Amino acid sequence: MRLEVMNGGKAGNSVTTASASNSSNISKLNGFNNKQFDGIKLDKDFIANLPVRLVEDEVLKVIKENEVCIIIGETGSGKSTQIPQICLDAGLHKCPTTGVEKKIIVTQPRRIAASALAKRVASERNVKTGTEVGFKFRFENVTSNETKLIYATDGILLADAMKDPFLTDYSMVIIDEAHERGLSSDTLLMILKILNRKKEKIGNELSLRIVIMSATVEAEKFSKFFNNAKIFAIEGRTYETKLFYLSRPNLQEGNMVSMCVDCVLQLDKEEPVEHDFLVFLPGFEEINSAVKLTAQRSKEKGLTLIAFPLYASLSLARQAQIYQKQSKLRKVIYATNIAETSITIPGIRVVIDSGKVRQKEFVHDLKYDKLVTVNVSQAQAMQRAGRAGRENAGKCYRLYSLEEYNKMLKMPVPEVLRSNLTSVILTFLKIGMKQTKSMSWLDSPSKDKIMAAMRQLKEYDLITKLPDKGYACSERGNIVSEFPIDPVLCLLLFKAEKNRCLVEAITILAFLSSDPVFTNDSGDLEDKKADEARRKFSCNEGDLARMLSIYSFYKSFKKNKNTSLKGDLHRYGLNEVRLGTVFKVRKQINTLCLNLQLKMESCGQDLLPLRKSVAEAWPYNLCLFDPEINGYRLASDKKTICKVHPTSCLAGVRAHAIVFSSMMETTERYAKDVTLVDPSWFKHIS
DNA sequence: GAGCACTGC
Repeated sequence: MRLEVMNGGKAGNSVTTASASNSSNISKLNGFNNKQFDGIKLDKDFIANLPVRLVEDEVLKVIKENEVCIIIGETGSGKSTQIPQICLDAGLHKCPTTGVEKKIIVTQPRRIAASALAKRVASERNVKTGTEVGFKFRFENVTSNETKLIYATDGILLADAMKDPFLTDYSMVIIDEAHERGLSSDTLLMILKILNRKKEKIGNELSLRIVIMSATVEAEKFSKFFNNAKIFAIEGRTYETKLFYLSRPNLQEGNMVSMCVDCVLQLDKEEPVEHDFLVFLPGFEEINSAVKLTAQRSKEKGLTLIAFPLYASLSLARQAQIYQKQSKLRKVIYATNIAETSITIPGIRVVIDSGKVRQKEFVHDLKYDKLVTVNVSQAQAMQRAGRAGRENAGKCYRLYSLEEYNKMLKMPVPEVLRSNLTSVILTFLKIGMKQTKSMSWLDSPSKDKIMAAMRQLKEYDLITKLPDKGYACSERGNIVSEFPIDPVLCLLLFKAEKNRCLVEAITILAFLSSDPVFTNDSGDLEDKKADEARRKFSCNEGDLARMLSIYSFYKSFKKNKNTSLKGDLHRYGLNEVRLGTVFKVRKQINTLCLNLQLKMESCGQDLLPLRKSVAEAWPYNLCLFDPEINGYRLASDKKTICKVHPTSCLAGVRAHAIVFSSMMETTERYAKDVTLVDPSWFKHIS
């Protein structure tokens, strides 16, 4: 056991301490929420003394004189709240050439940041949110005709760009948190670069200012991408976090949970009881066993520890527990990377970092996602460390050595290198690009990956070859790209309309493009309850049919206002928030279908037309049962084998032929959201 | 027999 070396530096040079502060090479990847602002006084002095306000004139000069610029601002510099205001006050919401009033848009990777920043800025300016300053994301639009400054998610601006690639509504676009390298912010930057190039050609100079706000490490890359754009750095105000490392590399890979718990128990002896702990683990399974183990050990030793799990699929009630005040108990929260940026927990003074994260990787040749556990990047490790107290000095215990830290990637692998590219490429063809060759990427995926995506788009008739050179969206591709859905999944709409079951297909697509609706609360009891719930809605025709029955259940409860919807959903193991989202997504897809004047027909209780539509829409997802392996083989590629996911209605059924909506590799390769089909519907696939 | 986190036209 190596944990004794972490005893606050007493073990001499076996302990390495470093400071995670100031102008270190990595800044914190900040995500705001309302709670974080609670402790910050909203007075004029505070704002006037923000680092960015001290260099206000210089910032403005750089922005005014450069069509594109990159601003590096560490946490606490006030860049996200102040720079947009500085621009607004300088009249940069007006078109520089014509003087026409336009808008400034600031994009954020997360909704919670977009709304919190808008509210904060509105209150600094003494205006109501939604008037001069507003925010916008899917299902929420708090802006009006008078709004000049919009905080939006990057997905919103991307959607705008697809309708109007010249972004004529805006005089200025600020891409915040660009270093996070999300799929939509990368895509946006690529579009902005094309736009910038096109503008030069037509001589419409300076019609759109572009500001990229990023952490230091990625600034050079953005600068080069935009033709050596000017970089402007603003100092931040950061607090000290003491870092502790293991003295030797950790070689016991399977021991992550017990190491974390041991660390908690040891630090419990050293830290004042009011200092809460936050432990980062890669996923659900590790978190549940850590919570159990902590409770068990705490009971054995008579300690005053109380452990909570925190991950996204936890019910709202369980998530809320972490905020309960514990006067005489120490809170220990075991969390996924949801606690890195999305959720801020007050009172945390000690962070324990396993150094691992679970993430999706796309397998391009077989076109499915794989869930893998990997080392965090140095930037993520710093972000995790920074969660130990915002105003007080915190401590972070890293369950890896400094050598291991130094070997970690500086930044996480950009999402574009880990994702299915069909959607991104379709976006580019939609805005009028003709060749993938001429796309310039911040980090280019390999040619193979691009070709694989192009092949799939051709396979499903979403793109067509142009007579001269290159490709364009097909008629279908044009329609599909207007839906907020994976292009291949979206094809179900066309088949369903033909087979007169569009109403059902819309519901199914709403489920398929939302998070799973079954709650995932930890504990044996809850696990049994979730299984029971899944059985209750189980359908012989498969999981898509189950979605329809869950949907009608939800609708009937929603109608009947006398019953307590929340309690009932919980009783049936359903997550009310996620089901609510499905409802909203359904409505959105429905509206789009109505606009396209598709025939809105229902097949009622007979699901045969729907199953046929599924078979016609995704013929490449046909799997046939092979008794020899007690599993399935992909009909279009017989060497690819998979199992039906255990949460499926058809798990263990040994159905002869199924079609999946998605495939995912975790411990094994699983077909998910499967539908029972008849192989005779697929004569063309042997 | 099993579930990283975000985001959208």
